[in-house]
Amino acid sequence: MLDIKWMRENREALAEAMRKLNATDAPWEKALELDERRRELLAKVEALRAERNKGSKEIGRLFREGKKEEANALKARMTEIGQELEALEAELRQVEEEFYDAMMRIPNIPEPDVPVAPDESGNVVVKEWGQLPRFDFQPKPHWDLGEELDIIDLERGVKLSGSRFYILKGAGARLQRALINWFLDVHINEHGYTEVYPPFLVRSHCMWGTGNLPKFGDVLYRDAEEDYWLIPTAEVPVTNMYREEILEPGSLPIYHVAATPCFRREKVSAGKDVRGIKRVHQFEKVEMVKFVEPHTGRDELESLIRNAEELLERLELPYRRVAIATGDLSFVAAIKFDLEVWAAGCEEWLEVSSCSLFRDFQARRANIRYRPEEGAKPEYVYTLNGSGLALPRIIIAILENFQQPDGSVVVPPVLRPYMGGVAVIR
RNA sequence: GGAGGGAUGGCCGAGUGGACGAAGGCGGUUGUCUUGAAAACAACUGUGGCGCAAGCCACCGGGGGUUCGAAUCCCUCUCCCUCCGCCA
Repeated sequence: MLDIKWMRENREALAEAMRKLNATDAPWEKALELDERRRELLAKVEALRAERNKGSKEIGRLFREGKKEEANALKARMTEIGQELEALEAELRQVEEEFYDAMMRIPNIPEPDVPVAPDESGNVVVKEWGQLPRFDFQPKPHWDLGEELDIIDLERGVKLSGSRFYILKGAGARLQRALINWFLDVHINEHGYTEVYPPFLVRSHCMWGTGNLPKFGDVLYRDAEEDYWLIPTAEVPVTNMYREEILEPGSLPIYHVAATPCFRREKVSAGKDVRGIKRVHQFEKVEMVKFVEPHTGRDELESLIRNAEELLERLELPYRRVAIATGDLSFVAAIKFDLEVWAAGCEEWLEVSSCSLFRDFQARRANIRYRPEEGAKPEYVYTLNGSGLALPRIIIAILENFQQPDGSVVVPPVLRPYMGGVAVIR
C-alpha cells in the first residue's frame, strides 16, 4: 500500500509511475477522489461526535443535579444529532471501504533505475556467470533422464493428483533434500539468517499483507470451508510474522530463511510447460526474507541477491541476473531481479530466484513497524525477499548440465556430503 | 467434537451504563535531593486519524447492535485457558 499523503502531494509522480508500470487498471485517481470525500465526511462526523459527547456529559450532569426537564430537552436534541450522525457514519463507512479497496489495488512505485518497458521484453540481462556446458553427445531433457534413472516418476504423480504433479524417488528425493539442507546451512552459518518453520496454511489477512490478495487470488489454493489459504511461497507467512507489531529499537535488521512447500494453481494455458517438472502445482523453496531500516534497502537487496548467486556459483551452475522491467514488475515490488539458471537439456533459462525490494509497501499492508530509537515514533520497516533457491528447477539444471554420455549424472561436489558421499547418480 | 472460563495500556491488575483514555502497582524517562549511586519525592510515560494551529475524533481482542451516552448491556467472530473425547 502506498502512503496516501505522498499520493496527495505527488500526483504527477504517481501518474508517471503508473504509466511506467503499464498499470492502466490501477484505481489511483479513484483513491484520491475517495480520500478527499473521506476527509470531508470525517470532519463532519467528528464535529457531530464532539457535539454529542459534550451534550451527553451535560445530560449526565443535569440528571445528577436533578434538573430532569432540562436533561430531557437536551436528550431530544441529542437524538436528532444521533440520527444525523448515523446517516453520515454509514456514508463514511462506505467511502472508507471503497477507499481502502482502491488503495489495496494500487501497485508499488518502481525505483528510478528500473528499466522502463511495457512488458517482459524490456527485461535486461545485467550479469552472466559461468560457461554453458558443451557436450559431444545429444544432452537429454530432465524428463528423460529422470525416468531412465528412476528418480522422477511423472506418470504416477499424475495418477495421484493430475497434471503438473510428480514424484521424486530415490536419489531424486534425496538430491532435493540435500539441496534444501545445504541451502539452509549456508544461509544460517555463513549469511546470518535465522531459520524459521512457519505454517503452510494462513489466514487471508496474511495474503493481503504480502499483496497476494486481492489481485492474485486466482493462483492460490484455499480451504473450501474455512479461511485457510495454502502458501504460494514462504514469503507470505514469514513476512507476516511481524504483522501488527512495533519492533523494538535495535532489532533490525532481521534475516529469516525458511524451507517450505509452495502451492500454486499455475493457471497457464494447458499445454505450456507441461513436460517435466519445470512448472508444477507443488514445489519446495528456500526463501530468504529481510526486515530492514529504510536507508539500507538497496544495499540489503544487493547482498540478498549475492546470497542466492553464491549458491549457484558453488553448485557450478551457469546463471544470469535479469533486471525486471517496469511492465513486468510484480504488483508489490519496487525493484526486482531474477536469477535464471541454464538448463542444457531443454536449452532454456529457468527462473530459480526472484529477489525483490518492497520498500514499505508490504509493511503498510501488514502494519509492520519499528522504533528507530527509544521513545521515537514508529516507522514502517522495509521488507525484501528472494529465493535461495527454488526447487525442483535446480534439480532440472543439475540433471541436465551434469549428465554424462551413459545417462548418469555427476553430483556437484558441495552436495556430496549431504548425499552420503554419492558422487554420481546412476 | 463436547462442557465451562477468559481477553483492559510495555507488564500486572481494578472497573457500579454518565467526571473512564481508563484506578492502583510494576517497569521506563526526566527532574529535585546527593561528591556519585541507591532510596525518597515530583512530573511525564500507548496508537492512529483530521487540522496551519488551538484542538477535536477514534481505539479497553475484531465486527455489529441497544442507548442522548458503552470498557460496562445484547448478538457474532477470533484467540487463549481448564476438563472430557480423539489424535501424530
